[in-house]
Amino acid sequence: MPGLPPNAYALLGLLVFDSNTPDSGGMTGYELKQRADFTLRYYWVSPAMSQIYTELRRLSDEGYVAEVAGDGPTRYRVTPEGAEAVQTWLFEGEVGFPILKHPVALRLLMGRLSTPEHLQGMLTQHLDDLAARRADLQGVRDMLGDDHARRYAALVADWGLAYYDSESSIVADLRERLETMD
Amino acid sequence: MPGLPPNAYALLGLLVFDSNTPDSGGMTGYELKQRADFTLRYYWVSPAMSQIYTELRRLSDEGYVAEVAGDGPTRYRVTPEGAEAVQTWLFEGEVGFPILKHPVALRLLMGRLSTPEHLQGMLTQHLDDLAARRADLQGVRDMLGDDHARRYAALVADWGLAYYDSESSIVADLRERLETMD
DNA sequence: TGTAGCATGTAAGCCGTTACATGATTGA
DNA sequence: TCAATCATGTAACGGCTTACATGCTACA
Repeated sequence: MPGLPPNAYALLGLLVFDSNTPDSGGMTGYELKQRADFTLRYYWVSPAMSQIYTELRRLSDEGYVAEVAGDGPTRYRVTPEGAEAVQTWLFEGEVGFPILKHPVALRLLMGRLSTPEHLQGMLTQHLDDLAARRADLQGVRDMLGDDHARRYAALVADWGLAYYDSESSIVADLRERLETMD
Repeated sequence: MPGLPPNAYALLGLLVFDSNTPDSGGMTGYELKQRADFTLRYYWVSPAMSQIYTELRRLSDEGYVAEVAGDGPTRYRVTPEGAEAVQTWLFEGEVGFPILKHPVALRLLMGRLSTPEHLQGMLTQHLDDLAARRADLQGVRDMLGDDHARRYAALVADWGLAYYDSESSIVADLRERLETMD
């Protein structure tokens, strides 16, 4: 029983969340992808569809999810073993430090090979992207409301919003500093 | 001439930076790793040693780096073609949005499966980690000073410091909110 | 004499992506 | 009837990590 990759726990977590909602008949791979796009992508990654199906197969082999009988698309539901695996991972796994791959910072690091105008343009683009991302996440946050069952998701969404705000403010400052640098 | 993976450009960038310093005889794979640990890891990743050697081999095959003649460990220097490749990448490549893999946020998202105490402990640990990271980066920043040649590195280091500060403040708030949640 | 740092690499393997392939259903 | 969305998968492959293997040098 070696540990699963983080993506597996992320998906398993979505399924646990789903199983706690009343009248749940499980989720299809497709629905999992939508859910991942809706939440996971802001703090983790939204796995490719093919990866979701591959992961569901593995989770099924391990007994952590079970196919729900019925016609139509295959629906998956977390098993008690799966729920326990998530719990164990939550409490015993090494949490670790966030991994950031920041292509804008990476390029700014090599600023000497570029021009101030181009760098400023890049930062401006990044600010636009941040605004768009933030708007998306705000939509998510609004949908979560103050429902008790979703309060942790709301907490994390607020975290993300604060992060985007802070990043925007830092980048705007950087852009100004660039203007007066040469 | 298909695009190289980002890591290749990151390493190439370090070599370009090195080639701009006077009396440079190129860098060894080992030195590249140290440099990456020193800067890249805060905004990107610091590749494994084995990956660095693999990447150097590829860059050499592509003619983007050249081995420097001499005895002792193999030293690599960026070629004009390599410098141009970085430049092209800087100006023409798609920059893209940062990728964040945040294990703390991912776990907080599943907060219902945990306990408030455990979550608070997790956030406290994260705050400690952030403080340690920040201290490391402050050391880097101090070493960069206000040297004109390193001003972009300094800029990015300041960015990182501001980010860690903001993240710490957000997480501290979250921890408080957790206290009064149930 | 032994440990830490310098130095280089190979092998195995996982994780995850893109590309490809297929087909059903729904609505304009 | 055509496009979009729903739905599921396989194949090929790239990127990167960990584990393993090797040897030298400096120093305590």
